[in-house]
Amino acid sequence: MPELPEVETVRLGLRRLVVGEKVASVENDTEKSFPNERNAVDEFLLNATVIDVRRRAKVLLIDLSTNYTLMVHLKMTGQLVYVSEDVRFGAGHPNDSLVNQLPDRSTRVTITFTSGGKLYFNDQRKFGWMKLLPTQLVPEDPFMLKVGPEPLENSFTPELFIERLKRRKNTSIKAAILDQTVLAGIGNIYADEGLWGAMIHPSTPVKDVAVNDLKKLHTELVDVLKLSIEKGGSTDRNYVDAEGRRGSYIDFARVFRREGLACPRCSSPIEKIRVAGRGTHVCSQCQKRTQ
DNA sequence: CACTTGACCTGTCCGC
DNA sequence: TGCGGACAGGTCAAGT
Repeated sequence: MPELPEVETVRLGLRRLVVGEKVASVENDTEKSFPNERNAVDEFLLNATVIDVRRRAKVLLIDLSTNYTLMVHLKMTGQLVYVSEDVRFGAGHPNDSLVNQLPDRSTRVTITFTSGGKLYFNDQRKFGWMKLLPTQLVPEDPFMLKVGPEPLENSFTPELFIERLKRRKNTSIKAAILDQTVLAGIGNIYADEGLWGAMIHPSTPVKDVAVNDLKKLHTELVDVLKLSIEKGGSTDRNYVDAEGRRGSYIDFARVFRREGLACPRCSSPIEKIRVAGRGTHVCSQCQKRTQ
């Protein structure tokens, strides 16, 4: 489930691997993965050089020399894996077993560069997408218009966080922080981890969470996102970075996927419940509803 | 407008 | 061993 740390890890890898590369060919297996017309692809992606790789929320923005941007959303099972020509011809790679199997049946789009390197867009569940848009129109994309602040920017203060939460005061705090219009980039893993850190029960209505606890939650969310980026993100099921490597945050998780195990703070067993329609990991001993 | 639920998909796991 | 159903969870559309 690529969330902010996973998408950021992919971005850092792609930035190192594909900036300066020129697109030689594009294979697209389904219109659903990459709905742009073939002539748009031919005109603005083919022969284009990658200039930069940016990120906004969970969306990757691959800027091209044609003044178009390839937007990519990995949703739940998307991967963007780059394999150089050297690796494809057996020069060795830290993840030989994985990258040498590409393309596989989850591969939806393959972009081949003039260097011989290939960028594979794999997506088992087909929820992800790629689309080409003029770079200057990216901010006008409907999602970009409504998405909330970037949690890792300095402008994301506790005060701004609390202000943004005012639009969702009757819902659960977990549903509120998963809402991408409140803030960008939080998904199920970091919602559970942040709420545990702030000792807030996920089902607490936003209006019942004390201001000091919201400030604590702000700190915990920012810290857990930064820590996860350091660890290369979380590989829960099939997330991998731009070189096919797994992330290790899950080894440091305090509650996520730890149901039945001891809470690191109070040793009570972690429970798995359902909040906001999602599987939710909680220590009911130290995450009490506040008021 | 605030809020909740179902749909989109496919692979995996669990119980029978 | 096979099979049906529940489950995984990012986002949007449609519902109340």
